[in-house]
Amino acid sequence: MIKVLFNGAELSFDAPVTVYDACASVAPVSREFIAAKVNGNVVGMTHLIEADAEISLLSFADAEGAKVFRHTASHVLAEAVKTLYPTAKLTIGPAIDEGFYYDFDITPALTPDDLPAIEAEMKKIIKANAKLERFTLPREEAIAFMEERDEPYKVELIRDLPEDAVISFYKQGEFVDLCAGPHLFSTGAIKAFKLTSCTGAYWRGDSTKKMLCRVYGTAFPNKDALKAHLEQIEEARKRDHNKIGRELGFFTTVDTVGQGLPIMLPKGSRVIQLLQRWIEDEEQRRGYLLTKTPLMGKREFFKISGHWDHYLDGMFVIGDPYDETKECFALRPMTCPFQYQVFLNKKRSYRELPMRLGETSTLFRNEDSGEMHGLIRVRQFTISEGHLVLRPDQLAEEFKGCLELARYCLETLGLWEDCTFRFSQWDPNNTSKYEGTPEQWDEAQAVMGELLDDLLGRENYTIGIDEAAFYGPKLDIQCKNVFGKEDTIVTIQIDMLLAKKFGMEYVDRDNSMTTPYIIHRTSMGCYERTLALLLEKYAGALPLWLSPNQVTVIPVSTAFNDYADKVRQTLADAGLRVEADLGTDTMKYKIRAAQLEKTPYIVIVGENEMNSESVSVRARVEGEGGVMSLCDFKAKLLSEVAEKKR
RNA sequence: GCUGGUGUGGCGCAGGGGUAGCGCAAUUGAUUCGUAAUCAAUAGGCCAUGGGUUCAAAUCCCAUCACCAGCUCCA
Repeated sequence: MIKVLFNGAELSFDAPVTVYDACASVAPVSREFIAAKVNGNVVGMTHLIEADAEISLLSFADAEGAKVFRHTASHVLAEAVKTLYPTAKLTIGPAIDEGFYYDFDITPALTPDDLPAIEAEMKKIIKANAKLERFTLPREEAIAFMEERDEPYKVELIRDLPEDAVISFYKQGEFVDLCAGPHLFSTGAIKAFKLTSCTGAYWRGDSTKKMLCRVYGTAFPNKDALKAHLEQIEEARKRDHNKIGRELGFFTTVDTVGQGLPIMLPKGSRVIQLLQRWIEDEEQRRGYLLTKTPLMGKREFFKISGHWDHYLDGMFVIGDPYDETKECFALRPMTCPFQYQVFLNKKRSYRELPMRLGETSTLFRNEDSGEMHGLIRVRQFTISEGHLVLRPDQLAEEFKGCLELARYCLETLGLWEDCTFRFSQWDPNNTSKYEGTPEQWDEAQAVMGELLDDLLGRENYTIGIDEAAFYGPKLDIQCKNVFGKEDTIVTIQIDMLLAKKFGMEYVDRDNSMTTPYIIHRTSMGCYERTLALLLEKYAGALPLWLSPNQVTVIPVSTAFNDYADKVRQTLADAGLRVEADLGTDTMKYKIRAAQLEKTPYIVIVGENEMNSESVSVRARVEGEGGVMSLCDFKAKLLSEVAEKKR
């Protein structure tokens, strides 16, 4: 007797029963349900229930259901490619957040031009509506089966499965693929799909292994949903900082200057200046001491810090790094060893701690040529850097302070809601990348883990193995960009190794020399990256307090240029960033131009305004405009700027 | 670094072995206007750079550089 719990009903069966039949015994199963959860495991509708179970059904609206749906779509893609290119070798093809992909070993590599033909073949397969049938084979038979089909990658995958693993295959028509499943009942359910791109991807994500050809696609149960999704991607593309940042004149790049070296135009420079002044003042308020340290140092200096052993590939070296008889320098990729010299300047007492050092620090990192992206990944960047030198008993309180500062900064910018946390740890199986002993790492990670559990709660952060800095574990605050890709915006790190390397000590209460803890942290991250994320968040229409130009004054005709200029001067004298368009173009044209620039406030002045010392305000945000006295308008702007209103 | 794609006036594009084109922007006139585009004229390009093939290359081939998507790596 098998007991099945479904939708609150308790069913019982004499013999094993499929999920579908079990559910259908209660009521007809709606076609929207495409998979099920049995005792917490996602399975297909034809899964055989052989023991007591609790069932819930999954539709495309469930993330797990969508994964099943798109995974089947990836099998359809694989069948289509095998049909059109019989010599292509299958590898893997999972569902991902917004779609699916499949990696093929195929020569020559597929290009975007090949996708329409593959899509056409996929349509045939979907129309044929073949059932997906699961079967299993013992290990050796499974290997022989895939060897016979000349699928070496599949053979490799099977060999790497644990001894006790069930090796399952899915068959649709003539196409068979090694796959854990689950899948849709048949291919016909895939009513709408699109292949979106094809690119290279390393076998098993390992850059020493062969580069395969990855085809990305997405699939939906109906055409409208697909259309909506593609339109949403189009919209996101319009917010891409790399597009609007250039169009709106925030930054540019120049071939002859070099990769990853953006030129900040006046608007971008202004925003970064505003951010920098804000952060420096805020840090001063929070007890930070300002430092200014060299942008480069000698080879021997970086040998002490460990950068020479662990980070040389990432550094710009001036001189021959291997000729020990000649002087050799490197541009700094990190601020730590330089800022430590401030502490080392004289003998320190425990009374001086915590010592909070802050610096607007420009760094240079020799990223591989393919890594650069707009303002997100560059080779020279400036961060709100800081190091806190601490007694052990101060660690928790100061770590909390760093997190609070980061939160204040990101909340003010409006980015906090897009952030997630990652506890970045070392990889105990890859110790050569890191300084220090397993004991030191265990201690640092234990201390940090406790802090994070306490401050964030274990459920609110993920763990990233092999994501640590070479000298210690990190809390990385990850911010999603407009395409949903994550990048680190703020990092808070605990370092117990570099302090020792540089011989940092303080005289403790009991007169003993003690090595301090150090927190590395940024308060707002890198200015270039933050600007990029802000441009995307606000689609170029930055909040008033960060707008490079806050007001554009437009006279209805040149007869009112004098008054327009007076308005401009009044606002400028109050510290506002304001332009007056006194040219001879028509008013409508000027308004249009100011709107394209995403100016927060457009002020129109004519005879009425001149006579009453007022302004007609057209605001970017609806409902904020109208006619008001010049004095009131000025006060309104100043208060909005002070509030850092979004 | 790897795979693929793309480089034509400031921007967006068309063209394509034999006088380099369009729209927007710019400049100069005219226009003086009340909340999303006034009219006209003018100017602006070694078709990314360097090699080749050819009687002839922006166009075909090779290399380099830059940009884009993704992989790998990272803030």
